[in-house]
Amino acid sequence: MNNLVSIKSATLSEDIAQQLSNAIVQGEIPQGSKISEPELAKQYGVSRGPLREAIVKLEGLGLVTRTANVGARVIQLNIQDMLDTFSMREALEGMAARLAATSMPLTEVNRLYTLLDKHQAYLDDNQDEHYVQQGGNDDFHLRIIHASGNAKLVRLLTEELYAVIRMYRRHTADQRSDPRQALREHRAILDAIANHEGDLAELLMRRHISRASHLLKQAMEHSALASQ
Amino acid sequence: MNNLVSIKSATLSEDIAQQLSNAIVQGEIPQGSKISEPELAKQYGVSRGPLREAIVKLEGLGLVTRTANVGARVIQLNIQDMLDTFSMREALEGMAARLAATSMPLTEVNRLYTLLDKHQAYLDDNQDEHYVQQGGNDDFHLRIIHASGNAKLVRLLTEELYAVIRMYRRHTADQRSDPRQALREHRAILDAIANHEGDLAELLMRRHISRASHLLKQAMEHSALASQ
DNA sequence: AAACCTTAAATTGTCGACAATCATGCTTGA
DNA sequence: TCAAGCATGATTGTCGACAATTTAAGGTTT
Repeated sequence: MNNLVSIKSATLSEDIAQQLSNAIVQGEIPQGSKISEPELAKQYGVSRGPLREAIVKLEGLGLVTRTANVGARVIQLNIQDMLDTFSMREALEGMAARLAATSMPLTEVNRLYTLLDKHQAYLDDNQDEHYVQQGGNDDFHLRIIHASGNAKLVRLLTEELYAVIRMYRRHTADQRSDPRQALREHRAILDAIANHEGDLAELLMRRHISRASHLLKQAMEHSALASQ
Repeated sequence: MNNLVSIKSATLSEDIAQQLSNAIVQGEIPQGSKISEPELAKQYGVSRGPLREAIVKLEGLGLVTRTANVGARVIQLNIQDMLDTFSMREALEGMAARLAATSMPLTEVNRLYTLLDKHQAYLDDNQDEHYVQQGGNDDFHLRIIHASGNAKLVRLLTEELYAVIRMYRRHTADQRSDPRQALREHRAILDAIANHEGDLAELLMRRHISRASHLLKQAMEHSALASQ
């Protein structure tokens, strides 16, 4: 029985992969839990074939680990893994910012300035509550990545790594972060890009992500996630 | 009928994925060609089930592209894609070198110096013929990546991206590269790592990969690959 | 009581068959 | 003659069943 709004896709396995991915990121399927093929197949109302295909895809996304003849388990977030992930983000999004500085069209630069103004207004109106921009078109980082013009980079960051990144973002919810500080950093990065200063844009992006990583680490150390 | 030495693995789909991956990288299955499930299933002597799983994995590796109800095609190498891939390599392996500069144990540093001496001796004995180090334990880049101590980075570079990188390496065969120059650059990178100079190690690694990318571009522009 | 072996249940891996979709060639009509 | 539509063949997507392996439980032995 399908308990989610099913976004009709071309193939069942794509649907299932999408829904499973969301369920894991949202924590509906708890970390470290076992993925039972018969159980999930019944739950989603499909046979084990497409379900297995979906699980293989999730393994590629790093959301589950599979061992032969045993099955799949949802990954377990931990500080070391988070630091590793964010080091990669730092390298990749730093490169994205560098590339964006030379390839972002002026129209997109202006659209992004408008977007940051919108974020600013949101913070003013909502007592600094963090702007929820997960995955949407309002996500500053995603816009930079796309502006890099590097198709491989886009795919890697927005399709393969993004699920895990979203998972970390969500499960710590940026409680300790200072949205106004983040916004200032975003503006500085965009300034560098607008001025075609690739080196600076990369440096600022790396510093920005490194700082976010540091805050997330502190948050995890003071939460249940620190138990592993 | 299995026409390759089958390295027995825990599961058929793993075997097939491995063999297919090699066949594509080696060019036995030509670029852009269609992957026929019935045909390959017969060829490898398995049913379509495990074969499909293998294809899904290859899609995750970026070796094939799949479209629903149509099938899978082997990717087609081209200059833009190569440049994109090497930009990512530059960012990621640069980070790996930076991390290795602080985490590589002295024993491994010494082993790598020995390895470079071995490469040097090989060049002396074989009139500068390029040392074949594809994927093996003698691959300098792989050793640096592993020394980064970042498990995510290792997995991404050595499992997910490496197949495509090997494909580019192979199909251009580094004809134009100067092995002695590359060796000098390797030595400079290792020096920086040995001195715990992360900034410098990253800079040198990025320059090294950027240079390789430039050479590969020239090689591709003067070969049949430029036709796309 | 603990460790080991045996056995049964459940889960994963694999297979062959059917349904749905796409590609091809032919017919038909203008 | 050419284009549109149809029919046919082939390929992919999905399913249910069987085989192989792992896990769990129970009984036996030391």
